[in-house]
Amino acid sequence: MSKYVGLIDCNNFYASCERVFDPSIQHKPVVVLSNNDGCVIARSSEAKKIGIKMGEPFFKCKDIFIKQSVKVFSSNYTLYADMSNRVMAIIKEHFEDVEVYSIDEAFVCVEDSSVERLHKEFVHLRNKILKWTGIPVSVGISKTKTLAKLAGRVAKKNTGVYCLSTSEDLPKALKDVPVGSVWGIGRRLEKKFHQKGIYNAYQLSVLDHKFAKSLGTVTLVRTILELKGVPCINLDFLPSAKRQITTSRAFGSSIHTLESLREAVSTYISRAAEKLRSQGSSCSTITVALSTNRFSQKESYKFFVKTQSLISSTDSTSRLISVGKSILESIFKKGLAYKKAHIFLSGLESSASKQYSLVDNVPSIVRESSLMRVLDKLNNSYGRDTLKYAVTGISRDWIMKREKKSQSYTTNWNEILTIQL
DNA sequence: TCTGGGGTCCTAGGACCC
DNA sequence: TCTGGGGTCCTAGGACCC
Repeated sequence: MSKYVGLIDCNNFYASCERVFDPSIQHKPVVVLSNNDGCVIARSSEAKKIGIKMGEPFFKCKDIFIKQSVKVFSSNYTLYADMSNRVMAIIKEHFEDVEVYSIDEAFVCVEDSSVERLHKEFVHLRNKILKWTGIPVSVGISKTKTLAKLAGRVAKKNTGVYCLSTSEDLPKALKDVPVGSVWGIGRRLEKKFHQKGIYNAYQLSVLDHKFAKSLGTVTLVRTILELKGVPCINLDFLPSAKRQITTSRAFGSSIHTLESLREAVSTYISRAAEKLRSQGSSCSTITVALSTNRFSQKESYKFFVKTQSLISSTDSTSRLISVGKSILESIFKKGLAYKKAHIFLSGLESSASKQYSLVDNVPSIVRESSLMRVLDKLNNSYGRDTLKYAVTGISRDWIMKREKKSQSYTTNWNEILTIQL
């Protein structure tokens, strides 16, 4: 018996989600845009074929979209998260050990000596996911996570399920993979490798460890070992609590006034605090940052940031908003066009084991925490912002642009799919 | 006019301790 | 020529991921 790692990866995930609810775009080019309809973050295979690049700004491809009748969507994260949960639930029914690696990927651990049986099992799973959710997936199987990723690449190009064995075929398979496509090799390292004459994954796999350490860090040495079939990156089955929480978002249009910034910053803090409570954490540090448009030709880019430590940790939206507001007032400068605000919560600890400080008003903290429980419960049942702080604004004219968003088909009764007979 | 957001891990270097 | 030595903790910044 020997262990294998399987990587189940949804194909063009966001574009595939949109297709599930609109069969008329099944074989047509589809793209999904980032927040504020900024740039392309997902493309169907047809869209890839006509040369639309990942990360390309929307305004630069508008013409080609019209010419090629590309169907364009704003991102609809509520829908994608729900579809992801459905796919992951099916995977978890099949395998005991599942690491949900991202919204569209999961690693599974399988113990089996027969590659043929594995292949058959994954083909069955793939068909089931497609039938039950409408989402096509690819599966890569090998001895390590890094190799499973490479196998997934091959799977996408042909049958959908591919097993990369670590036998004598491995060097040949690795030679076909550009070094920059290896999981863990980013742009910087790719450039360094090219300068040293290393172009493919095979060359990387036979690199001397000391030499590798001089180019990168210990993570690079792990990648090299993984390419040889030696597992160094463990599967993480129990997602641990996040150690920092970020909410940062560009505005639909620039903000000039402190009043509007107060609304935006308070709204972002509310979001961050919701994430904080959902994992049972409290934070002891809050950072607020503002930035102007970094692409502006007229104005130089400006970034203001300030961090404040709290006397004792908290998960209360109102406490965080009150600190956040005073930070905002201290970094705000008049006369600038702000394009983005960022909130970072750090110094996270479990709320259950929180240490109270001598100056804490315990009865008021207890009251506040029941208030937060009610707030979260209502918003979870009846939708985000059913109950919200007045300071987060009513009109919210800075809110992000999502002009081409599809309906929340699966999470909102008012937007459920309608079928005409 | 228009260019995403949210994470993790690792290392170097400073502060501080005995 | 010849600094004491050996630790831990924290933070900023770089690199990478989807």
